[in-house]
Amino acid sequence: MRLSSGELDLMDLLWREGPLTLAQAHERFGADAVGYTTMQTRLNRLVDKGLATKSGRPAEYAAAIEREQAQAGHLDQLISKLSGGSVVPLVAQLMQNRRISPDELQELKQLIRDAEQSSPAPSNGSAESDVSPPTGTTKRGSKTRSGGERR
Amino acid sequence: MRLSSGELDLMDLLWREGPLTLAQAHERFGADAVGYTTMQTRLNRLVDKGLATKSGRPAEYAAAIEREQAQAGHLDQLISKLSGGSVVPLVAQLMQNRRISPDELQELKQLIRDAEQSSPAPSNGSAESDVSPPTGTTKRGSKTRSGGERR
DNA sequence: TATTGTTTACGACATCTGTCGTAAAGTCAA
DNA sequence: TTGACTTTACGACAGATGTCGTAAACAATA
Repeated sequence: MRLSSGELDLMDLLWREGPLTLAQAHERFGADAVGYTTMQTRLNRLVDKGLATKSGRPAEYAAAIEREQAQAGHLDQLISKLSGGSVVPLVAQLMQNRRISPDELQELKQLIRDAEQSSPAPSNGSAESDVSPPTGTTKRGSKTRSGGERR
Repeated sequence: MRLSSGELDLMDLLWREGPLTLAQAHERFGADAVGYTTMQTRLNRLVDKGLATKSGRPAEYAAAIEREQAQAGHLDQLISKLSGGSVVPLVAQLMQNRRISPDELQELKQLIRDAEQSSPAPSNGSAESDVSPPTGTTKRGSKTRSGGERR
């Protein structure tokens, strides 16, 4: 499942603000940003694709899929097409040009700790108190073979 | 910069295997998956959009942007539209339905450690020394490692 | 030089998405 | 019932993408 940039805009709206009527959606999205009927068409197309539902008299539109589902779909693609199949380069890129607050850093650590529970740490016998010492190389990916020319 | 799913397929090919001629690209992409001229059109459109370059007699196509650039663009969107602006939910989702190897976990830890360097950890343990919220010279700058290698 | 295989240039379509304009249906107060 | 306002249904168009078919240009060689 891969949503277009525009579809994502609307889904984000539906995920944030609950179910909305066309008028409300138009209003909250920014009435000056897009025409009323444009919003109508886009919302209806979302319904046609099963991404949203529509019901009631002054019809209310609501997201039909969870945000997580959309995330998963995009992430799968990102990882396979943009990260050579591994999550590390993606997370690296994610943290690189962005400021992560100390709180978020803590949450991130917790996420790793949780993951370590299911998948025991490497044979490296050191203590698993928090974040353990450097592991050395973090390079990966990039096969860079010299393309062959001939023919 | 937002590439379509299909464009991503081709760019991934160009990123992985070096520069390729149309014939090579068609072959490696899977000659049975798409027609020869289809590949030609798609590749040329990539060039028109500045995503790839084309040169030489039996023209060779090469990626014109780094994988990281594409990652950044998609990630920005993912975060704003699918994660409410924060990286944590995204990383959580990323790790949730996926098996992360111990090695990767180690690399992830390193990433966090690196981030803590620029942004000191909260009052919690492992305090370094400078904990200055006041005159916060929170500008980032020395962010050397992590990520891929330039070419 | 004529033949054959390769590389390119173009043009055509179909589908998806974004944008609207019109106008039919419905709803509600006067 | 009627007029005004709201909610819906449709149809159109444009640009981006994916998919090809034709055929002109080139190149290697018999």
